[in-house]
Amino acid sequence: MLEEKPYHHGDLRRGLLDAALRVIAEGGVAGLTLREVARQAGVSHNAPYHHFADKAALVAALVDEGFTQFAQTMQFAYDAAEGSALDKMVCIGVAYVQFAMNHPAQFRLMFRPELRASDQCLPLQAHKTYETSSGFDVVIRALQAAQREGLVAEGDTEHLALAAWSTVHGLADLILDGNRNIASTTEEALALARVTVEIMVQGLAKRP
Amino acid sequence: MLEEKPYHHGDLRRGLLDAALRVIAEGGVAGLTLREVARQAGVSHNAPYHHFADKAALVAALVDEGFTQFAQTMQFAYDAAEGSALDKMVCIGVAYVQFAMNHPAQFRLMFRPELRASDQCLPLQAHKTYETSSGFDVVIRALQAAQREGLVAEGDTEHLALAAWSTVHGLADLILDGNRNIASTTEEALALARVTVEIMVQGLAKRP
DNA sequence: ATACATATCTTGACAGTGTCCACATCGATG
DNA sequence: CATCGATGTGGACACTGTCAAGATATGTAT
Repeated sequence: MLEEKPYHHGDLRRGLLDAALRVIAEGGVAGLTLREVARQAGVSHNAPYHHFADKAALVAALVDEGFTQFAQTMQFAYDAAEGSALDKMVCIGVAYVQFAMNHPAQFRLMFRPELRASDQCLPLQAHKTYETSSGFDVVIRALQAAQREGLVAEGDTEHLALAAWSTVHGLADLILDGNRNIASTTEEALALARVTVEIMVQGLAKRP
Repeated sequence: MLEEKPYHHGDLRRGLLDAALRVIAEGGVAGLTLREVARQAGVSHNAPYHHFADKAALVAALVDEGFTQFAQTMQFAYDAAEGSALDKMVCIGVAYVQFAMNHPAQFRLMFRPELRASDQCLPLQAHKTYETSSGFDVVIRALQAAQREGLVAEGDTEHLALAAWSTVHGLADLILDGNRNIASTTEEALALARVTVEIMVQGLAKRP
């Protein structure tokens, strides 16, 4: 059953999303073009408009998928981590950077507000704000657990979580968008992430 | 001497750079358009090409200016800081975030590689890589001073500096690009920066 | 099954963009 | 003053996002 290029694509929405990720992977976020996405998906330049209101809506869908995958990754890392609550903090921190390395296209999109400036991107309302998306919740819960175990001083958990978040987010951003000579391989990036996160967690830890 | 709109602008290069910053401030990085910049500067859509090879070159010039201002800001903050080497670390960390709040357009540009993808952006070669630009050097020197005073454990200074850099960079990025509800005013942002940086510096500090 | 309604895809058009080209104008230098 | 290079203008091209109108396939009601 060779692909006879039927008039109807089957699941063009999915095809467009995948094509968009491919385009970003090849040409970067700047090279993301609706027409190029349509070309890669093998349809006319206007077909996407039957699945997305505009370019921003397509991006919004990718961002939405990204945040969902991201939350799952963080939750999985937290569940799989062993050791003390602080050890778990280190693990989810490294998982954050690893997600950025494994899904650079989604990661870049997720934190680029100028690309998702469409008012009608409904799926994003589910996240309300990105910082309070469930990925952030995992950090909050990990910190609360550490506080319960007496490993982290009581205090504004939101502030502590923001500090931890900032550290891994900044590192991921610098590695991805800053020049590549910070870390040229994923292994190198993860090693840096571990060192960096351990310092931050040390800062969060309660003094004896 | 009312502006008679002479044929020659006087310093169009400067005018274009200022216009570009204005455009970004109004419409964000995505709204930065060569033609709009020319319009704001009051010249034809092609005049910029006599001062910049292409759009990326204009952005590169802005980035270059940004890194220069940034390095000065960091150096000044370091020199003006009082107290121990750790106190100075906190000060330059807050200064980092403050720079991002005061110069959001430049800051966004500085860490957006897709916008400066011009091969012939010569002025950037002076910085070689952004991480080793003199702004980063200030962090390195501050850490070395802290190590000399015995406040920070000996070790790979580059790694420690990257951790500190990541934290403030991530925070600035989240505040600027992530939704504004993290911090709605500059004062709020600086307060968050202080809390966050103190945690990171605590992590860098040597245990007794 | 036949006819209609709907979802999907296509072609064509328009304004706006970055960039190249040829031409116009100014300022300095012989 | 004549000339030349630097600076600015207008027009053109391919490309983009988006809208409008028409074509085709799928599903549903009779």
